[in-house]
Amino acid sequence: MQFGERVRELRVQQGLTQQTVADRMSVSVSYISKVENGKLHFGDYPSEKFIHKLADELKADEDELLLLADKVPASIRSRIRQNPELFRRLAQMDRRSLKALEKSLVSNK
Amino acid sequence: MQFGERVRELRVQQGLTQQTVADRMSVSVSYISKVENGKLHFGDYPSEKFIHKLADELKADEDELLLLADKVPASIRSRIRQNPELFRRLAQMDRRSLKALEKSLVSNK
DNA sequence: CTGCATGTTGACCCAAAAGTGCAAGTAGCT
DNA sequence: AGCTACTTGCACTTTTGGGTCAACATGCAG
Repeated sequence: MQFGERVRELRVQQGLTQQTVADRMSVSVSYISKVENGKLHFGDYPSEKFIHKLADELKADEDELLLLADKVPASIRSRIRQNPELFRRLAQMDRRSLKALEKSLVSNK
Repeated sequence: MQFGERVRELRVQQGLTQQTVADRMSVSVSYISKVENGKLHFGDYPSEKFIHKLADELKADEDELLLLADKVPASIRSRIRQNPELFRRLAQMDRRSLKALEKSLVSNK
């Protein structure tokens, strides 16, 4: 799932038009359109500030959107800072091990 | 330990002057000074590109410096992208659980 | 005490990123 | 045909990041 797709999905789910969202966020419609279509002038995603406001407006999970936009949410960043060794280790693990770890965490939630 | 402190420490350990480092990196001395003192006009830390070069020049561990500068090293970022759910979950765990997890990972490395 | 080496700071500058806004177009509906 | 929602190119403005420069402190060797 791409960032823009998800944004559109959220917007449509709430029966909102681009115009409405644009107005509420006080940005231009064309910008919203470009965001949803991933056609920003440069860079693939809007700024974190924008995403923050957008998540608010669409009652969406900000971290989910940040992750889709390939940005690291503050919640995760602060964990990394507190525990760098753990995360460096995770970074070195292969995908299968990570998947396995995810499973084990989900089970004993 | 703060980013700037660590940079100074590394520089002094190698008997280098700010001027030397500045020259080698082809930036101005004043910039190096500000970096070490955390007095950048804006933002608290230099760019990732700068940190990369700096780590190189000071023969330091780039990821260590990145983490001190509250940035997420590419190695970790790419893992997050591949596995966002895992990392969201980790972000929600408390410190004790994370410590425990780290221990378990170290043991069955 | 002077003069050089080193480091610090504020004011300023420039380029790139982020977003604006129009105009002209597409597509579906009634 | 005409309305509504959306798309897209383009030129423009604003903001922010990353840096320089010049002037100032400070320590210390001769």
